Amino acid sequence: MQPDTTRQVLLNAAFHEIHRKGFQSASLTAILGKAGVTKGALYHYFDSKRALGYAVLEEVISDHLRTLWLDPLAETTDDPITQLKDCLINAGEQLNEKDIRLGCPLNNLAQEMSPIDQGFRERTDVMYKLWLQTISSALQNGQQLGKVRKDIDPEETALFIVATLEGCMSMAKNAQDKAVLLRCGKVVLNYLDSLGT
Amino acid sequence: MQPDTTRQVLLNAAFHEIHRKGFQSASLTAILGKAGVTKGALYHYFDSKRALGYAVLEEVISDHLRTLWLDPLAETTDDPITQLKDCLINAGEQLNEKDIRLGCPLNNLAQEMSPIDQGFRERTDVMYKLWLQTISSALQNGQQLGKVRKDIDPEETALFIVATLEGCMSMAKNAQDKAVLLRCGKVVLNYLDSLGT
DNA sequence: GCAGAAACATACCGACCAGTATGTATATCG
DNA sequence: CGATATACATACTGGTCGGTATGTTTCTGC
Repeated sequence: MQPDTTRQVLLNAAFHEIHRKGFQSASLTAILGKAGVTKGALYHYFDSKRALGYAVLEEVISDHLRTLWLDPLAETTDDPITQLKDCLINAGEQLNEKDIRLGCPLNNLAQEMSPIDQGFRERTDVMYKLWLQTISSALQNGQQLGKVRKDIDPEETALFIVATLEGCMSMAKNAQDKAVLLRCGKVVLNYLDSLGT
Repeated sequence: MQPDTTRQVLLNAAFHEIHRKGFQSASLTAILGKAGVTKGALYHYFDSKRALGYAVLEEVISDHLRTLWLDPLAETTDDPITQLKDCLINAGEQLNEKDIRLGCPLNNLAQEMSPIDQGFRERTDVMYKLWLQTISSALQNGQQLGKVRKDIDPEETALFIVATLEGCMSMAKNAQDKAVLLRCGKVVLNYLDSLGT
């Protein structure tokens, strides 16, 4: 097995186990079993369980965020509201029932770890700030294009949008019902429309 | 010490420890230390750690929800929108910086446990349904009073409102900054106003 | 082709965990 | 006043945890 492959297999296994159980309750033994390697391999690539968790955030989850939100929103467009709505719809379509039950990986980790581990908090914070900034820029761009209401504060609105998205995911996760996500998302889409001119 | 007192002391200690660390990572030893009793007392009143967690949900957290949201919204009024806004403002004022860092106890437990324990999920589900129903009723009442727009679906809107509230708490928790909650809450207040006629 | 490093596997460790078994003091009740 | 139940305290157990120490094999560079 190629060295990079083993590291990647470990990261993926860790991501799934952490997504399922949370970081603190994620068992290294379970991760190793899922990855099909032993403890020697893990501690060859990562200094500690915490370091593994950081890597999952910085490499796996960060990629998800980029693919679903940052990259699409970075593309130039003449209609940012539609762009945002497309992002939302697309992100929703990617999720199956299991994903709903497990919730947003970023939010899960942020909620669990930010109060008790500074390293996690700093890393989730960076990712949220990127997310907020990207949406804020899109809204600002929309204002300059005359497609977004000028009486809204882009930063504040971006914060509200992300909060609402995470909230929708939370409600759907607890209800274990994708229909809840869709109903919630529908209201979000209406709200996004209300930002247009 | 009175028997009921010991049980209550245990519940309070468990609530705080669970709020801090999450249920799975909450240590019974830590709870016992905080409560100032021993394991014998705990297992005299509760069958297991899980039963203790259920009791925290049903007795401690449930009380918080009632006090902050259910009871105030159950009072008859001629202006449900203002009633909702007052609830939100009041709930926000109750929170100090530490509460922000630790997040909403109900949401924390729901997020952590609902995917992995049916008993927790059923209990958090009941509480969310109560919350949603109460807000929905208030909106419906407002529609009959002619104070709330008739073109909105009360149930859907209630879902969106609760999702947004939990989302705001999540964002503020991760940012560890009450200012984030206030900025987010401001947009929520605007949204609530937009529901009025 | 040989030395050393990289890439793992295996076996083991102390700490902590939820849970239990047993002891004991106090209150209740006939 | 004696018996039984309540309300705890203390001591202990098996299991799991993250982490480490020590192999062993494969690859790489000279």
